[in-house]
Amino acid sequence: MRRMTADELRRAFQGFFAERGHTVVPSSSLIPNDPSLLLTTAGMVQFKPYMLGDEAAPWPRATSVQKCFRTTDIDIIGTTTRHLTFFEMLGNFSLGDYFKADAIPFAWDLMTEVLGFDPERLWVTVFETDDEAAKLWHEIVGVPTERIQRMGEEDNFWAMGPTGPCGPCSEIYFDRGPSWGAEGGPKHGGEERFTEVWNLVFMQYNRLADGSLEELPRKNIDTGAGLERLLAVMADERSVFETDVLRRLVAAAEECTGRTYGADEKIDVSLRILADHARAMTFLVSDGVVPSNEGRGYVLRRIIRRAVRHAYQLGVEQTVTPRLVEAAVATMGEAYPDVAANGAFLAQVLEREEQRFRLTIARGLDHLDDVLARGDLSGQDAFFLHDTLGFPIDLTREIAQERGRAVDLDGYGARMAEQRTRAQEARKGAGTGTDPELYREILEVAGRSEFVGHHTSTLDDARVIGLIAGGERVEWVDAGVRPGSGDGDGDIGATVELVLDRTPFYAESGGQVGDTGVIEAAGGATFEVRDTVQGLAGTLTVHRGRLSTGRLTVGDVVSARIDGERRDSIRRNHTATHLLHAAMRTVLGDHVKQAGSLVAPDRLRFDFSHHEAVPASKLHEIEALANREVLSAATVETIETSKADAETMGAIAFFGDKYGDTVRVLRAGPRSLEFCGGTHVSSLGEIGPIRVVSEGSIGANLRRIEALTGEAALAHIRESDETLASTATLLGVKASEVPDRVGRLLDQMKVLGRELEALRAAAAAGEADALAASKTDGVVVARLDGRTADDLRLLSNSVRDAIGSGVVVLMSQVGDGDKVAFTVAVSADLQELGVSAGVIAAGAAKLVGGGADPRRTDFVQGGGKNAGAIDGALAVAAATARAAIAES
RNA sequence: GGGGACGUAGCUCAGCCGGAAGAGCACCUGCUUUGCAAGCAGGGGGUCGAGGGUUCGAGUCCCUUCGUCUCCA
Repeated sequence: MRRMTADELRRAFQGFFAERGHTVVPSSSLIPNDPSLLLTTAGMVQFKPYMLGDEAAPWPRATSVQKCFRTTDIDIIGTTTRHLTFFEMLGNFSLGDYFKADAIPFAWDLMTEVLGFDPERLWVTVFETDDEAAKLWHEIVGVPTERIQRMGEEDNFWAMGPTGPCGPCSEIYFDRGPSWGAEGGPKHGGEERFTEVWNLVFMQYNRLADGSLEELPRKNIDTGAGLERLLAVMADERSVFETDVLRRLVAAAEECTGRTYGADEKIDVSLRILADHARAMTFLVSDGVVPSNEGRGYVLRRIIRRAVRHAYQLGVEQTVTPRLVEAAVATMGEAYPDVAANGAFLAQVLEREEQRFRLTIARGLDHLDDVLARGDLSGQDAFFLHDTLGFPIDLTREIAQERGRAVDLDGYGARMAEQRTRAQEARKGAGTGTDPELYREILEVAGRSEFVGHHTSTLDDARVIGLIAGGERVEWVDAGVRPGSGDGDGDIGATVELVLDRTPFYAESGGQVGDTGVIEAAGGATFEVRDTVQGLAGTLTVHRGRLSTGRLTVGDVVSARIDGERRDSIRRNHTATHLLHAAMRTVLGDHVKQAGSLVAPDRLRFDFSHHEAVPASKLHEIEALANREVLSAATVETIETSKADAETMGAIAFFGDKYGDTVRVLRAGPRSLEFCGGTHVSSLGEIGPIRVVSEGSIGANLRRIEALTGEAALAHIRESDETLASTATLLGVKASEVPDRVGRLLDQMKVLGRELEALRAAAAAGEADALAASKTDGVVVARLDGRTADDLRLLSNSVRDAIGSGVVVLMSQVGDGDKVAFTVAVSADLQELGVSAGVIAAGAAKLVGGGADPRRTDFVQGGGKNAGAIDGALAVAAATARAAIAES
């Protein structure tokens, strides 16, 4: 066995397959093109469209070293010898070219001849019914039958989902020797002793909905071998963490934490986690992921927080991410120049997230202190700390233990499980839409639909190749007949999906909304297209709408016409989006990346990664820059080229978009060069004014701007003008003087308010004296219409103070309506004798149709909504008060 | 996509059963002091995130919405 470094192994591997006719394909991004995947989890991800037959393979055989990311084993990382979140996968792929008879010897020759594995120590597994593979291993390669074991579906059968392509696997295992565990081969022996070093997937079947398997016409080979595992085995190291790349990262972790690797298993686990996560976070950010609370951003955040948590638990106070990134860049930068080029930015993003998390820890600690002071921790407490405050359960546990408190971990687990099922339930309900199988059937019969709408808005000779109504494929639809049922009960509004062989309609993609318009047949059928969407990742254009008249049959020749004005507005907004994006990158920096966009006819919305609010001045700069490009009226250029060429041109690409072997690249002015399949204006001048109308946050590190173009922008400007003009007219000043004037008015109001308050107080004092003088039988009663509840409260307190002993009842009609406010105040001496303001108020409150708090004895304020009853109510209150005083 | 928590003075936050918006720090003025977070007296500063609703009355209860934090998928 040869000992190699990571760089040597990558080169040796790719060289071997290049010699055997494989095209060396660079690693694709960790962010897959495939919207059904969160992250790139295997080497075959970028080849999936070719293997599924959705796209023609550009090469019959390929090889790659693919960066991969898996979170399924995240909890055991650091505790095993071979699990990693981020790793590299070596693979060779046959895209309908060679099959088992070549793939098996390739694998064997590579292992034994290039990598120097001892053939005597290699074991092979095959799927239990795969006689063909077993035979090849034995007869062609010469593996003795006792070292070929058959495994069941769980281990040796690969499938992507419940239906679709699948097939048996075959794996090569290396026997690390008796010191690593029990004899018996991979099937029966020790797991650590027999280590998987190679996995071959023979993609030969298509599983149908009924569970049956049919042979694929074009069979594929997908192989994979984990680079780090291979290195560890070849060097006879205990674990992947002892290989050259990871050992250097562990060293960085030692440096950060001041601990030594190998002294204490618990600390070693933390150091391994730091080493693994260092690479993981570095590569995620490098591929454009930004910490957030959903999707990939959340995966990244978890990685960062786990790493920081371990550093924290080892007592590290200062931030560790910058040093970890530095080490990851140093060890991986040569193989991945992108990472090397952006090191400083990566460190910045990660350190910010680390600081944020350290704040979270501090907040959580405060709360935890409070709870621990009271006693043991319930499951609810622990869950609250984790779920709401983001405080890790491990820290909770550790700190509770230090203080001799117990934590109800079962209760915590139960709540976690509840939350999990709740989320899963919610997700189930979300999936709606047409069964992709229907699209697949149309695609198989009629082929893909061609978009011709870049330069034309009408097409006279399109052909209907598919119709879907009522959730199934149909041969015809008729405006008078309910789809599928044949009865004419008038359910004409039902949505029908229509697929054409060629179409000018743009299907929603890359944020640009779908076109609307009309599709007509010579026989008088009129189909109103309300939306256009992609089917099967863009291979089909699906027109959604309703048939308002006539009848359409598959095969009909029709004319298709989009709503041209609407499309023109969309064009303006789409090109403007590119200009704004470029302007933002110029003004704010290259870290600004598109994170989502909406290009509609009436507005455009653009989400981008950025860590802080964009100040108004920068926003103006961005707007000005974009508008300057418009004024240049430069021609918008579309270049069709290969993906590789586009990348060398420096075009910016985004995930979520579909890029085939040829891509469209759009040049809009000197700054903007982006991959884009959307529709655009031909000259920047067509856009008209661009006006940014809002900027705001949509989550951590994610911001959104909204803008208008053309006439909508003008209308928006006009509206602001009019608001200002009418304000200026009201104030009787020029528009430019409005802020000054309003400022002065506010100051004046403040002064007036104070004066008014003082005057009122003085008047109230005089009034209070007058009212006090009117006391009869210890009671002051007055009706003071127009006073607010506050006025009455202040006044009644003054009167009570003035009379010394007695009861004060004040009532008023508030404003000019039926509303009533009143107060009852009782002096302290009478309260002690049992006179209660609440009791006195109760009868009066009832009369005026309101209420008051009956529990208070000193002072009550209340109200009602029957002003007509004020006099009566006052009389009742006065009588009650006199009676109460008399009784006391 | 589904949950949870929080938005009150410049900052950190309190505000119980619905009944007069508060504290500490910071700021301003004056006095007293000139040794490390100085003291004392006084003062300014609030659309209680926004909008609806319930109520005689809402910072407090209900709904909607915006923002921040956070968990799950």
